[in-house]
Amino acid sequence: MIAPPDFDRIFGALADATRRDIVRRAVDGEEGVAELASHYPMSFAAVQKHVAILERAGLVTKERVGRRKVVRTNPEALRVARDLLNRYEELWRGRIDRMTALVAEPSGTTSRTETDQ
Amino acid sequence: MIAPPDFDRIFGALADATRRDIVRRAVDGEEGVAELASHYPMSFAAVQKHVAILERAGLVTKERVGRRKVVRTNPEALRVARDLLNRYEELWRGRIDRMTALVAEPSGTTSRTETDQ
DNA sequence: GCGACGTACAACCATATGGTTGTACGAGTG
DNA sequence: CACTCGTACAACCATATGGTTGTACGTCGC
Repeated sequence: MIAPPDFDRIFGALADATRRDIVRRAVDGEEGVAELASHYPMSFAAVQKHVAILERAGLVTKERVGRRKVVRTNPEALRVARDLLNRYEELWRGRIDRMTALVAEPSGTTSRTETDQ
Repeated sequence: MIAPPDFDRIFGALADATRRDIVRRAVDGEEGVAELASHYPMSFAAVQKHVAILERAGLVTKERVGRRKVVRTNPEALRVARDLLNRYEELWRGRIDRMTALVAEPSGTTSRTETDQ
């Protein structure tokens, strides 16, 4: 087991504008929690919680640098989430293909792709 | 205004395994709410709520067919969500590019891309 | 060593979420 | 028309979420 992606946590973490903005800022991997917090109209502790949620979802990591902890987004988690959406879109495209090609088939090929869980 | 995508709702809707499974099933756009509900170990009303959440997020639409309402996923909403994740990944790639190319720049070009809201 | 800075975490509150049951209504079927 | 099926929605409950304040700990500068 190499830790299966927890889509509940990943999408849940992304379902908040503040957290998405933290993800965007943390791409540069330069700011600590306090510096991040200075951008938002809420307490330091609130931002800290948001970072913790992103961290549990695997969307960001924290690295000690001096007395700060630098927050850095993890592109791998972004990729995993994006890939799931891609799979849904491919399903959709496959359905279209099947529909356009409904010219007398043997009607036994309903192949399914594993998409989640 | 052509209704800006509500990422909070979209990602929030995707942050639940049952709802993701409904999205997957509704790609085929053949089942009504009751038929969808039969797949899950919860009440019909619970599934109905999940569908309503997906509908508010724009991830599925309902169309009356006979006395049923067929649920159909909207690939456009999936694309919008995927594109946002892609933009984050591109930011990340840009950061890498900038880092590898840190060979004496004029240090005044911090171009930013609009990514959200 | 002391103070300030950055972080972490617990306690608390208001509201949202995910589930339940019950009631009501619109559309087909006998 | 009466009945059933599929849907919709309200009321309710337990728990999760997003925010607050307060306290505590580690690390650097003096």
